[in-house]
Amino acid sequence: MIENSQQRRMTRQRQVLLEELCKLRTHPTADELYLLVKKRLPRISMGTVYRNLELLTGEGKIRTIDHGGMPRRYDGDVKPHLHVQCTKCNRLVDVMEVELPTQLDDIKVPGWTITGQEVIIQGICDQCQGS
Amino acid sequence: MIENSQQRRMTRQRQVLLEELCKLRTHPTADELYLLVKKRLPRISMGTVYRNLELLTGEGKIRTIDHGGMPRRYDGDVKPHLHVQCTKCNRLVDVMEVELPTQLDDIKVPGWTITGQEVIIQGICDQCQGS
DNA sequence: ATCAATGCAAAGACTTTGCAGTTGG
DNA sequence: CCAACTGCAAAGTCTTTGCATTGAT
Repeated sequence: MIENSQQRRMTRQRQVLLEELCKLRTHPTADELYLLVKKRLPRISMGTVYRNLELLTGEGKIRTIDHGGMPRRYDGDVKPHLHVQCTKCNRLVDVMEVELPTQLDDIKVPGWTITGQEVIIQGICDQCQGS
Repeated sequence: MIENSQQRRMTRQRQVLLEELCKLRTHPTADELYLLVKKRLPRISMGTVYRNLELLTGEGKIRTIDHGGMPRRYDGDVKPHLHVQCTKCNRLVDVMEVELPTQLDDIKVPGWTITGQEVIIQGICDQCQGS
């Protein structure tokens, strides 16, 4: 858990991490991102990657996608949109052509404050169709 | 990974696990379920719990809910329904009053075979409102 | 009898954390 | 300057797996 701090610093690591993630239209795992950022900052550590991913998510600058198939994925696009995930290979892909069902915005639960939603459509991707 | 077997045996462990899960209207973790089943079968192991939860999910007898907040949860109710999850305490609750948006059934992705969907509404639960 | 399934314990995958040293504002 | 941040390595948490044994059919 990262505590709320008033004074936040834009370190080179944080900067580069954010840049690299936003550059992608895929949804890398922490590890994939680590390898990517490592090319520019060879001494960066996994700890820093995880800490910054959590922090940036908290600030609303990126999105953490918690989903099936263990390793978390991250998304540089915070605009609400749908994801499809392959139940065979766990590939996670944007679906920009389809709108998020508006019905979801209207959902109310007594006693709860609704803040968002996570919708993951499941299926078999084109590459896994044959197997 | 559990391979597809033609010859499946209904062991006491499998039986009791399924019974206990279906008895609940909550969504226990593997560990919570383990403790529960242990009361009736004191020698059961976590390995068996995990293996059976995966197997029963594959058979469509239960549902595995992969969601934010690490430990997986399991649901004895396989009828499609919505879940709300508290982003503070990770509590996961059914929302039976609200229908799953029908728009989700119509979603098509070129090249993919859609098999299902996972919708988790996020919010702050009644118990966490104050903090 | 046969082979799927179990218990156990060890290994694995992913993530978090403590700490001493750095560094951005 | 000094608290936020880092790298490193160790610890944690959850899940999977190998293997000898057991048990359902």
